[in-house]
Amino acid sequence: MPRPRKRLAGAAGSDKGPAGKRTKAKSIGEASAKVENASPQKIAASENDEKSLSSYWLMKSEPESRIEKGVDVKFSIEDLKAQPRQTACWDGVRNYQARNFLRAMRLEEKAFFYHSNCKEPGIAGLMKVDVQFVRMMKRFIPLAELKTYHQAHKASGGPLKSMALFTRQRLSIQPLTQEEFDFVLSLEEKEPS
DNA sequence: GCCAACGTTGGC
DNA sequence: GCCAACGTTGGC
Repeated sequence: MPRPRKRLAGAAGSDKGPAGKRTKAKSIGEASAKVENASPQKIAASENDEKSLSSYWLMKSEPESRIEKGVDVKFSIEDLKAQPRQTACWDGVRNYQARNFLRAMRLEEKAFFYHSNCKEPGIAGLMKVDVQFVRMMKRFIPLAELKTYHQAHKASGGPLKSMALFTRQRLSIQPLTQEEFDFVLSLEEKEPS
C-alpha cells in the first residue's frame, strides 16, 4: 500500500529508482519512492500501454492506524494538510504498475486523495502532483456511492463504466479519464445517494 | 477479524 | 513459461 511520507518532497514524477533487481529491503527510502520488483521487460511493456497520458489520478492512503513491520502506515488527508506546505512524499508504493503511474505523473496534475482500508472508504479530497493538498471534497464521496454509479454505468455506458477503482481493484495509484474525473467532481454538488 | 481477489514468488 | 503456494490489499 502506498505510504505518503510525512515531510517535504519534490516532484513525485521525478524520481529515478534503480531499475530492476528484486530486493527484500523493506526499509522505505528517505529520498525516493522505493518499489520492489518488476523486471525491465515488464516495465518497458507497461510504460507504453496503460493510460500514461492521463492527467488525472487517484491515490490511495490509509487514514486509520495500522502497524506494518513496526511502522504505523496511517496517513489521512488531514495528515497531508498538517504537513509543512501541505506537501508529502508519496513512497511505500511497491506494485510496479502503480510505480509506473507515479513516474508518469507530471507536476500540477490533479489527483483524488482516496481513503482505503478503513471504516468509510472513499474520496476525501483533491491534491496536485507535488504532492500537495488542494482542498477537501465539498462532501466525502463514499466508495459505495461510486460503486452504484459504476454498476449503472456498465449497463448505460456512463462515465464510470470502467473506472480503475473497480476494474483494477488493488492498484493503489490509478489513472482517471477526464470523463471519470469530471463526473466524480460533479457528485460533490449532488445529494448523497 | 474475515476472507475474496489478485499480485508475487519460485520450483519445475 | 506454467502454475501452485503464498502474501497483500482492502471491502465488508
